[in-house]
Amino acid sequence: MTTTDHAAPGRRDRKKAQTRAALTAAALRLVAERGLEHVTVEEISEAADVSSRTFFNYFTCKDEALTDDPALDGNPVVARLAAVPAQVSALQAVRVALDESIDAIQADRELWRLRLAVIAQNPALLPRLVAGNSATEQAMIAVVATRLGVGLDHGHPPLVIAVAGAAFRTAMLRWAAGDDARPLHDLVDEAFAAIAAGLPDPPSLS
Amino acid sequence: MTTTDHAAPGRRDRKKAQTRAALTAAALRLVAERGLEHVTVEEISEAADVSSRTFFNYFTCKDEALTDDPALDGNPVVARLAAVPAQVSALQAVRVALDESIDAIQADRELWRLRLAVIAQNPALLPRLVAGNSATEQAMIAVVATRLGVGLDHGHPPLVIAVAGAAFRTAMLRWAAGDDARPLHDLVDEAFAAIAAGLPDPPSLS
DNA sequence: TAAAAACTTGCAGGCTGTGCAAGTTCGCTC
DNA sequence: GAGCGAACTTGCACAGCCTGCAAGTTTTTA
Repeated sequence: MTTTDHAAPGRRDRKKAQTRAALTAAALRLVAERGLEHVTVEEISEAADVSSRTFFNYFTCKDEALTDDPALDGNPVVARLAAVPAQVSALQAVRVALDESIDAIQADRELWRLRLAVIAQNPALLPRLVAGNSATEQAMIAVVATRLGVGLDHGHPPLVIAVAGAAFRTAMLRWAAGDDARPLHDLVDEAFAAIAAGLPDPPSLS
Repeated sequence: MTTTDHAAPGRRDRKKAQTRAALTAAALRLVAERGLEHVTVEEISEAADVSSRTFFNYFTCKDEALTDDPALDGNPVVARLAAVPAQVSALQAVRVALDESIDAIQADRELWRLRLAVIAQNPALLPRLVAGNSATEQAMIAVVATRLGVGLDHGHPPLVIAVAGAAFRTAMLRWAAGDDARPLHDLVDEAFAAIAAGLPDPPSLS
C-alpha cells in the first residue's frame, strides 16, 4: 500500500518524494543551463545521487522529469470537475476545477518559473503540461459529457477540454515570461474570460 | 535548387516525393496494424525499400513520418493568414487561412483517415498536428499581433493561435472518427463558430 | 525478530537518431 | 553527349534512451 490519503507518510514515502524532487530539480537546473539535448539522463541521475536505472523507476522518459509534478496529479482535478454544481457552464467548471492546481503552482513559484522557462525553450515539452497525456484528458471529457447530458460521441466536450487546456497553458507561459506581473490566477481568469466572450479582437493600442 | 514554385519538378524531385510518400504510407500501415511501439524504423524503411539511414534523411524522427504532410506546410498558411483582410477578426482569419489545408486533407481523405486513426491511438502524436512545432506557431502569433496592432508581449495572439489549433485538431479527430458524416470543412466551421459564441453549453438531448 | 514488500542497482540489449565518408544518380553546361 | 558538380543513398560507428531481469538492500508489518 503506498500511502493512503489521510495516513502520515512513512520514511519510505518521504524518501521517495525527496528523490523525485531531487531528480526534477537537477533535471531542470541542468537543462536550463545547457539545453535539453546537452544533458543526459546519466548526468541528471548523477546530480541527484542515484543510478540512472533508478531515474527510470521514477520517470518513464527524460521529458517527464521536467514536466510532471506530483502537485498536479490529474485525478483530483477530475474529481473536482465532477463536483462543480451542474448549473455552472462546462467551461467555467473546468476553470474552477483548476483552482487548486493554480494555487499549487503559485505556491511553488520559483520551481514553476524555471520549469516554464525550460518548456518555453523546448516547445516539444509544452503539450505534456496539464493532462496533455490522454488519460486525464479523456476522463475530463467523460465528466463534461455527463455534466452536459450528451453522449460520448458529442463534439462539444472534447472541444471544451482542448480549448481550456490551451488557455491554461497559454496563461502559464505568460505568467512565467513575466510580461505581466499579475498572479497566475488572474491570467488564467483573463484567458477563460476572453474565451467565454468569444475571443473578440482586443482594441489595438492607440 | 530544389524546385522553385512554377517549375516542373524533375525526375529527382519526383523520386523524392515518391520515396517520402512510400515511407509515410508504410509507417502508417504498419503502425495501424501493430501499434507504434511494435514497429521499428528499420521495418518501415524495409517496407519502403530504402535503408534506415535514408529514412532519417527524410524525417528527423519516427513520429514525423506519421504526422507530417507536405500538403500541410506551415509557410503557406502563415502567408494566407497575413493576406486576410484586416477587418476580419483574428479568430476568423485563422479559420480562413486554414481553408486550403482543409481542402487538401479532404482530398487525401483515405490517407488522413488512417493517419488520424493512428494519432487517436497514440495521443503523443496529436500535438504534432498543425504547427504543434513552434516555428509555424510563432510565425502565426507574430502575424496576428501585427494584424491586431498589439505588441509581441500581448497575451491575445498566443491565446487565439492555441485555441484555434485546439479547435482544428478536435475537428479533425471528430471527422476521422466518423461519428459525424459531414465534411471536415463543416466540422471545423462548427468548432470555430462554437468558440466565437463563447463555448456555451449545448442544449442537452431531451 | 523474521518474513514480506518495496526500492535500488548493475547488466545486457534493442531501438532511436547523428556524423562521416564513401558510392551513386541526376541536372546542367559546354 | 561528355563530364562536372550537386544532390541523394547507403553503411558504419557510436552516443544516448529505455526496458527486463536478477540480484542486493531498506522499510514495513506481523
